[in-house]
Amino acid sequence: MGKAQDTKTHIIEQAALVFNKHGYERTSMSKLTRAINMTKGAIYGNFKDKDEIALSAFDHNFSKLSTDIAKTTNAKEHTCDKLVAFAQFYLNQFQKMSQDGGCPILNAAIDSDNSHTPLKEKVCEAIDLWMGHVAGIVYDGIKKDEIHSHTKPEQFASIFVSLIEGGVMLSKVLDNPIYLSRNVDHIIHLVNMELRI
Amino acid sequence: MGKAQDTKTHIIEQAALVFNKHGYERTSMSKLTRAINMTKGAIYGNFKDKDEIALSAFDHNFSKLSTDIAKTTNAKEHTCDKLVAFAQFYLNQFQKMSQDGGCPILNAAIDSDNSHTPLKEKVCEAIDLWMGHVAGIVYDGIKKDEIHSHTKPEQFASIFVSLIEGGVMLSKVLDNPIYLSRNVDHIIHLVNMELRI
DNA sequence: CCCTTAATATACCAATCGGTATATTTTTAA
DNA sequence: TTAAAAATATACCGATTGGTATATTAAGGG
Repeated sequence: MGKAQDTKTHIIEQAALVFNKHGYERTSMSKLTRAINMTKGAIYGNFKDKDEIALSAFDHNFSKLSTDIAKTTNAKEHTCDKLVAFAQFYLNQFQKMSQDGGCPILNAAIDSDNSHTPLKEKVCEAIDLWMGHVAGIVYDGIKKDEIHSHTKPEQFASIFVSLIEGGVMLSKVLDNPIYLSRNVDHIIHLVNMELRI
Repeated sequence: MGKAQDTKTHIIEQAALVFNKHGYERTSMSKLTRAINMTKGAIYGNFKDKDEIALSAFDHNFSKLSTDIAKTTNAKEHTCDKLVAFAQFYLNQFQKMSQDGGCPILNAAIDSDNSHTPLKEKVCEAIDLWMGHVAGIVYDGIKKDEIHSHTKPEQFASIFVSLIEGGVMLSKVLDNPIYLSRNVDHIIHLVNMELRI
């Protein structure tokens, strides 16, 4: 029970970093052995193949992100504050996320698209959950009379997610947090000027 | 003079498609020979190495995109109409772009980040040009009294590009143009409600 | 403490990688 | 028409790929 599970966890955590930084193809098994400081025997004793590691790594990255975001939004009472905190979470985490290779959802989305179907399915589920979370907050806000009833939750969710993912991409590639910051400012502007009652 | 240049062009055009669909690592030289229906001798007689092909392929994709966008914006007189046409261009081209593997800039940005430095530099230049183009239209609009002077061109450009790239990503991965459509609607809303005098 | 079993390390596999040297074909100029 | 040159095809290179079979080590129960 003890030793193997620890190893498995260790492999996933290290692999999640490497896969997010370099993508699926650029992450070779031998690179992975160096990164986690273990041999192939340990890896293939715990995972069927490279795909299973990559899938587990994505699950790990996404569930970590989901948990942190849920913690952030749950800390706020007002639905508009939840949305603002959600957006600011990405800004606060940007430096660390940038060091770790960027947003795992965006990276996996582009990496798996036109290529890695099992991972792509996971990415689709993750994005659905993500946008559903944002839209859900808006629906909730409308019901609680905190958000104008004419607001379209799905439209807002699409804009919200795009501004964040687009901002992360711009800021990551151009190595300047200003773009994400500008986008988050716009989200806050939208929330306070168009959504909030 | 004739034959070799034709071959070179042919290689770049086919390679540009394959690289955009599958990324750098997933595009092996042998895959490329099959895709362009030529042998390694023809390829390596015209290009130094795989990197040079990938770089030329990105240049090809980006210059094609730039030309088409410039044509679209130049067809409009009013700066606000230029911005709207720019955004709608992506919506109009979405189906074809999706078939061809998604937005070359976004794909190359994620593919090269943390990995392929020479390509990453090209991507940075492309994004700078892209955002500069949008911001330039806004500056122009302010000067011509078509856009409110309180508008911040760089902020708008960041939002504009993020909404488009984010929308393309969502619509491509989830295989539904609605997300890009919603984002373009928001851009048009912004232009008409906040920018246009 | 020993023996069984689980966990990890080592050594190796065919296939494929990017790239090159050379042979062959095609084009061009005289 | 033919010889030189340019362009393309073929055959091969060492290195690395994902994966496996086996050897070795570590852990746990009697």
